[in-house]
Formats: sequence, structure tokens, C-alpha cells
Amino acid sequence: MAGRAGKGMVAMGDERRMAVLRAIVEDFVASEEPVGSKALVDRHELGVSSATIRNDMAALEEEGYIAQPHTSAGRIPTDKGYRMFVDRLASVRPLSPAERRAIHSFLEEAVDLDNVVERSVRLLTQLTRQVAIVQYPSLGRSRVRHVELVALSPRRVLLILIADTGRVEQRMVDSPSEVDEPLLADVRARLNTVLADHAFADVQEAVDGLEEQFPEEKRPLVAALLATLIEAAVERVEERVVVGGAANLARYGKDFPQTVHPVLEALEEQVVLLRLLGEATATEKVYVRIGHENEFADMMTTSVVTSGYGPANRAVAHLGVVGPTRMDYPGSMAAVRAVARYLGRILAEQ
Amino acid sequence: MAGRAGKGMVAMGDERRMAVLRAIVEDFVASEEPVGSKALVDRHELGVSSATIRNDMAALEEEGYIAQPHTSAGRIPTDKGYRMFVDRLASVRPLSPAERRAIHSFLEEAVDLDNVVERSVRLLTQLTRQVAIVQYPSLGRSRVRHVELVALSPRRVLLILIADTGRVEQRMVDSPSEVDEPLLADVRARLNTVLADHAFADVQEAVDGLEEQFPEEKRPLVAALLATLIEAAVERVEERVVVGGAANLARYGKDFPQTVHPVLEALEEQVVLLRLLGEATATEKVYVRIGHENEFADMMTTSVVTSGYGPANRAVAHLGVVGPTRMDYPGSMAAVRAVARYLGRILAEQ
DNA sequence: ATTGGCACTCAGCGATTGTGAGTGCCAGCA
DNA sequence: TGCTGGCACTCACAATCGCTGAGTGCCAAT
Repeated sequence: MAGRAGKGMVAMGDERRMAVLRAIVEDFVASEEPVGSKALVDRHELGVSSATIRNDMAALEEEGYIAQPHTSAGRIPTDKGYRMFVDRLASVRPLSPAERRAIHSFLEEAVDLDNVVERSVRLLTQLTRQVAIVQYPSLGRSRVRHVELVALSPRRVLLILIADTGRVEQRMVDSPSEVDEPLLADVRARLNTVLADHAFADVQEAVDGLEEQFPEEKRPLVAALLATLIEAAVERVEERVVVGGAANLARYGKDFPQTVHPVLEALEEQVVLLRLLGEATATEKVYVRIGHENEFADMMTTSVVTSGYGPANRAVAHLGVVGPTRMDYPGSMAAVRAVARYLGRILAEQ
Repeated sequence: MAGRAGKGMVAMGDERRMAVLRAIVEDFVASEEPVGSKALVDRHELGVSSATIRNDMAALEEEGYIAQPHTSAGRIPTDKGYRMFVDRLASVRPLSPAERRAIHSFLEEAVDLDNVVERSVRLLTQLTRQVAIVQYPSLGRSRVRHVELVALSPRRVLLILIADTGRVEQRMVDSPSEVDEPLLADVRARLNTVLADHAFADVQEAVDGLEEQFPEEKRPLVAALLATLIEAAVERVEERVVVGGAANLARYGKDFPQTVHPVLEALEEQVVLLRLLGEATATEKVYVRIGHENEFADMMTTSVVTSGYGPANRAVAHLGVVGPTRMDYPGSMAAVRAVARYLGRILAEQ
């Protein structure tokens, strides 16, 4: 009640114009049709006539917040209009306690990281009815929990890297010589001593000089192991991303092929996905990129809502949803934030 | 030349009708438009007039191989028509040596199983321009190569299962007591002795009685490990499937939303995917399911081309492509067969 | 600053018509 | 018996037209 400052007092102009913009965004998102002045005064209690609204609309159009598809049609928000809506006008709709509980228990049931990620994607698609993207915890931001070496055959060793975030990477290593089990045990022990709790990024330095600790004739195998280790942990770190809910793109609109095809195509490219998710390093904060704010030409008609996530506010990866610019921002932001938060807690428990 | 048996000799009727059917399928697949009698005689050297073709077409329609979208339109093949085409009329177009080499080298570059599967999907989508599905080697048809137990924390053990097909499964095991490293080593050694080269399906029997070999006070941990092992290897075997090329669905046609949405949705369901890939156990053989032959209502407008794959003719999983019934069957079949074959070879090398 | 009134615009819809691709049938021919 | 040219017929699709109504911008009045 305190916020209702000036009902009919002063400087109303700007305030109401923004209320009109908000109303336009909300109605357009709901109906997917251009909204006219008449419809606005009917559906929202703005306390003025449609003519007044028309004046406001003309002003809003002048400032670039809304546009007309054609002369005798209502207005639709521009990207700039959505931006204003997201930054200033939208109140974040909190999820219901029931929803929160559902999220929590659904994620709790997961048995391993793959499962957690898969379930997160599912949650996001169902909560937002949009395309969801979840990145696996980045190795670059994880720490080494354990290194395992397994001799699979006389000339083959499997290198297994386990991160504190639950990620498990494996690489085959072709051994230059017959595998020597005691040596393997020795290497394993030293690696674990040296690497325990080190960041993946520091693996290279941490193992520096390790090779020289072994007698000359053992070094080829040690070198091969270290090379693969460094490649997996530092040089060619494999980012993994999972996409789900592509079916939701089919609810796009009428102009299908042109709009959806490039988007679907983009969503198959790991690189694109990672850049879409962005570079944000904070958890808790939710980022929104609207239409043309996006760096990819194919994504000009879509908006992206993302957030970092990780244990204890340490963002180790990102997740988000992709949908048409005409989307329910408050709802999507709430869902993304909630899933990111619970996902972080799950990781913290690991 | 030898095959051209009866140019104007005897029993031509049926033979030419089938040639007409083949021509209709080929033209329709190429143009996506109903094909008329005139167009047929122009584009194919059938040696007869369009009127004759019309008679043949009437007969083919009578027999249910082709249909007319509406009276004054050309004909399109029915599912039955495609079936005949696939079974009798199509010559399998072999891939070019260049294509074969490309497949081989692209798969060779893969570093681990994940990578191999991912690359296979990519190959299939690019070769066929359709949606590709590749199943990971099924654990139920794999053998145990190695079991690893890693103590990650005082009360947590990571169980790692490595299959001869390259699959690696991991499960967390919460230990009922402080983890005892020598015990772990003992369990690991016995498990590997007992399980080596056993089929996953036989794991349960193979470890039968193992628990009793340990002193009473050690048994809780052993029991927990065995329970998780059995669950992962036998009871809740996780099938994994990767889908790619969904963007290709966007090239479907004009009647988008109705057709594509359900298909996209179906492709997000693991269960559906696995049933689509089918139960075939032979490698080498390529299966085709056309339109209504499919068991899912949502898939009535699509065809599925699948094959088993695996090392040395032992099918350990399936792969395939999904596309509109109007698809290039010879090409798709050739691609599926080729990728399955090379994939099998790669697995054999593992 | 707001409002009612009014003239104006124009996308979308339905009805109408013309065109052409394609068909089925038939009588004549090899 | 099988093939062919000819012909009348059908009907989807495209183009054209007029109408309607939602929505606008502007203005004079309050």
C-alpha cells in the first residue's frame, strides 16, 4: 500500500506509461496477439479511457518500447520493451511451496551426476514449457577428488578422473610397454597425493617433475599416463551440455520453418550452447538476454534466461532456458533460479 | 544388358507396373509432389504413352500401392507402396569409397565410447539428413571386463563397472561403516576374479555366496557393494540412447505443428526410442518400419530404418534414423548399414 | 491532462472465377 | 490383347474483389 504513492497526484505521466507497457507485455505474452488500446482498458484497471492509452502508446512507440505490425493493428513489445519489463516492471513470481518441494524431492532421488543433470533438464522443461539447457559442472572449476588407473589389458590402461563435483572422466591410455602393476599402483598413489583437492586447472604444475621420480626404464608409461591426464584435465577439457524440451519449440507460432529450423540447428552445437549459457560466474543471479541482445544471428527471435549454479555459491556451471522473446520472463526466471539453487545444494552434498 | 529380358516379349504387364511404382516412389521422394502420368513418361524411359501409364496407375491404386490426394492430382505412394519398393524394387545404393573412408576415419579419431557414439550420431544425421538415434552398447549384452572400487571418503565408495564394449558405469555406495581399505582391495580382487569375462546378465549368480567368504563384521559393507553392483549390472540396467539431427525435422513440409510436435515429443522419451530401435539381434541386416507399421500413433507419418551393431557380428545395441515416410530408403539403408558396420569394427578393437 | 467523437487504414475473411494439371474412358489400331 | 490418341470432366489452387471490424491518429471540448 505504501508504494501506491500518487494516485492522481503529480508526475503521473511516466508512471502510467510504464504501467501501460507492463500491461502490453503481459497481455501479449498471454494472447500472442497484438494488443489494442481498448482491450487494455478492459483487462486492466488503468482508470483512464482508451484515448488516453492511445496517447501513451504513441509515446511508448516513439521511445521504441513497442511497435505496430501494421497500421490497423495493436502494439507488440519490442526487444527494448521486454528489456524494460524485465529490468523494472516485472515482479519476480516466486514458486509455490508445492513446486519447491517437487523440485527438491525430484532431484534428491537422482543416483548419480548424469541422473541429476538429466532430471534438472526435465524439471526446467516442465516448469517453463521451454527448451532447457544444463551444463555439467565444468572440470575447469572443479577440484580433483581421486585419480584411478586400471589395467584393462597388457597394453591398455584406463585413466579415471573423479572431480569433487561428481564428474567422472575416463580416457584410454595405450601403454608403450607391458603394463607393470606395481608401477601402476605407485603412480596412482603419487598422483593422488599430489593432486588431491587441487583445482583441475593446476594439474599440470602439480604433476610437474613427477616423471623424473621414476627410474629411466619406467618413464615411457608414466609419460603416457601424464600426457593423457593433462590432456583430459587441462588441455582438452570436455564441457558437456544437455538439451531437452525441443518439442516445445513446436509451439512457436505459425511461421515455423524459418524460425525454428535455425534455432534447432544452433541447439545441436555444443559451442553455441556454451556461449548461450554465458560467462557469468555468480550463482543466485539470473541473466536474461533478449532477442537481438543475443550474439547469434539465428537466435535473434529468442530470449535466453540463464544462471550459474554450484555448491556454496561457487558457480561451477550454468543452466538456463531458451524460448521466444515473447515468453513468461518472471516465471522462467523463477524456475531457473529455483532449479539452480537446488542443484547447487545437491552438489554440495556430494 | 542381360537383365533386360523381355522388351516387348511376354508377361510385360506386371513387370512394367512395378517399374511404374518404382518411378513414382523415386519421383515423389525427390519432388515431394504428387506425380502424374505425363511427368512420369517424360522423366523415365518407360517406352509407352501416358495413357498406358494411367491404366497401370489405376491398377496400382486398385491394389493399394498408390493413392490420390484428390481427384485431379497425381499419385503418391501409400505405405504399402513404399513397402513394396523397399522389399522388391529398390537397389541398395552403395556408398562411395570416399564416403566409406570418411566414415572410417571420423570414427577412428574418437577417444572414448562417448565420443564414438556422439560421432556416429553426427555421421548418420549428415549422411541421411535425418534424425539419427544411436544406442550405447547394452550392458545386458556386454561382458564384465573390470570392476573397480574407489574409496572417495571415509563413508563413501565409488563402484566402477567397465564392460568389454567400452561402457563405463559408476555408482556411489554409502558405506554402513568406516571404509576399510584392505577389505576393499580384497573385495575388488575377488570380484574381478569371479566376474572377469562373465556376461552382465550372469553377475548375480557369479557373486552368489561371495558375501559369506568374509568375516561377519565385514559383511555389511560387502553386502552394500554387492547390492549396488547387482542393481547396476542386472536389475536396473541403464540403457542409454543419443538422438541428433532434430533440426532435420524442420524440413518436413508445410503441415508442421501437427506432424512435428508429437514426433519431437516422442523422441525425448527413452522408452519410445528404445522400442523404435527394435528388438533385432542380428548385425548386418537393416530393418525398415514404414508409417503405420510403426507401433506408436505419433509415428504414423514416419519411417524408421534400423540395424543392430556390435563387434564380430554380435549385436550389442542398435542404431537408426527416423524420417518422413517419404524418404530416400536406399540411401538411408546404405548409411545405416555402413555406420553400423564401422561402429562394430571400432568396438571390436576396444 | 483527459476524453468523446470521428475519419481513416488495412489485414483477414469469404465468395467468386479462371486456369491447368491430371484423370477416366473410349474407340481405333497393331 | 494391349497400346494409344483424343476428349470430356474434375477440382485444387491462385488471383481478384468487396466487406467488415479492430484499431489508429487527430482534434475540439472539458
